[in-house]
Amino acid sequence: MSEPTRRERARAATDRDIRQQARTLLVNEGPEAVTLRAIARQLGITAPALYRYYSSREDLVHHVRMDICADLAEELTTDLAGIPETDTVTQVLTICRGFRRWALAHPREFTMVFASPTGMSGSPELKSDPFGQIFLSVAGKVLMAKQITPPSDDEVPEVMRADLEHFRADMLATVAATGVEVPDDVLSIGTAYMVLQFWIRLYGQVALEVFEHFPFVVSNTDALFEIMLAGLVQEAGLTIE
Amino acid sequence: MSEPTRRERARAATDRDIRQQARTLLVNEGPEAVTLRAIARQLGITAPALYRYYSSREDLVHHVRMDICADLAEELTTDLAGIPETDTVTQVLTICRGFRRWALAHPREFTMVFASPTGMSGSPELKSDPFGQIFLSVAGKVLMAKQITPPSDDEVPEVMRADLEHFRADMLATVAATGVEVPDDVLSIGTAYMVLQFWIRLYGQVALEVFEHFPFVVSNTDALFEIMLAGLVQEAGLTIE
DNA sequence: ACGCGTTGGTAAACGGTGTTTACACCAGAT
DNA sequence: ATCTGGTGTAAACACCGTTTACCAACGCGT
Repeated sequence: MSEPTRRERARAATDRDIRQQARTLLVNEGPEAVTLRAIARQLGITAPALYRYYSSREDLVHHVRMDICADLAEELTTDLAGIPETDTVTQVLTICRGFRRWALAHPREFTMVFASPTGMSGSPELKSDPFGQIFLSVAGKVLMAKQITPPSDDEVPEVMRADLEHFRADMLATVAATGVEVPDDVLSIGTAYMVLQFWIRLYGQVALEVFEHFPFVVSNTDALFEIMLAGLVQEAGLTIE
Repeated sequence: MSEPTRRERARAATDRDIRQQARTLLVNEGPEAVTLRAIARQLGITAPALYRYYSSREDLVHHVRMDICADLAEELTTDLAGIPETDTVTQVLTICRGFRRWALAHPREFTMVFASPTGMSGSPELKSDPFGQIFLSVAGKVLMAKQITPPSDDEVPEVMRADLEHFRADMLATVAATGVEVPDDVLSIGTAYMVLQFWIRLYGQVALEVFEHFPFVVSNTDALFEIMLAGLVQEAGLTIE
């Protein structure tokens, strides 16, 4: 089973050390402190050695972003494990609350992943998306269950239809890639539209909280978030069938 | 009238040159390119000279942020000038559309102002807020007119009441500071709550667009934005009285 | 008109950064 | 035992923010 040689294992180990050390610096001292020399210093090596693992600093932080997303996905997944599979509404709420909780607990990681203009001069074509996979797989799996009454397909605006078809296909493909059987009739266009609406408002409110860009001081942000969630489930018609 | 001496005028001129050159670098080459040496180089001076104007690089970018906000406010104000004062709904929509248009046209300025964790290690106490003043004054002025039927005060959740009272007071004070007469009964708590809802969803959707963090490729973002706006005015009960 | 202090600028230097190049070294395969 | 490739180092380059010391010119009071 131990296919990897000793060298490969050692390489993988220091590789993990590098990324984890980068994250430690990010969390404790901010994004400007995650520098190649500082990372190498903490690891007891020299900066150029890092180029045996990553082609540039930007390449490193890109992989760190991936790690962050993986952690977030894992946390959401374990959150989800405590919810009965029949209670789809609670599962959705759990994901939303979990995302917010994670973002507030890890503001710098959140900023690095969700407030970076990655597509500005990055890769506009392929979705090597950091977080997209999370939402696709987690939300997709949950919404496979037909225990909710999503907005009917007639309610989704025509202009969005084509995009949502693609989105639906992506979600199904992602879920299928995890080995789960996928009937073809689940996950309607209306459901995909609902997911989009959830994501837009969830992202907006959480980003607003993390960046503290409310137009005034909100003392009870928890309540405001729950109000938003309640409005969201009502607007989406998210009730148990 | 020319109270400022010749020295003061010269100083003010180069000061403007510095900030404008910083913005040019930001727009053309990204935030990491706005460096003291580069700015000085473009201005034909040396880097330490900039310390006669700003105490540090961070101090400079802080002022640049202010400038950006001022420009945004000016653009929104001129947008508003073309709308009859009686048509409050159109004024609101104009602000929302103008904000989005500006953000998409100036993604790097938007990022610098609206996606920076300013409060992370910055000033948590005083609202020397860059953008807050805009929203307070512009939205405040518009909503002074009682030509809309905002949500009744009974509809706003109790937990938000206290915060919204402060918000309302802030808006009134800001508008009053511009010299306008303010009757005490305008700008209800319900209106303040409506402004908050608008800001949350407007910010979220625009940030999502600028950062390209939609879970899938949205081909017609304009339509999606208009759909959001329509839902917003309906939800807020924003109709002409 | 003369000094003189303030002001805006420079040159040099320090420590830090990403990155490249050339070189050592040691493990593992031949 | 020798070759070879992967892992690390040292030195160097160019750039960065920032500080210090110095300089020159401007504006002002006498």
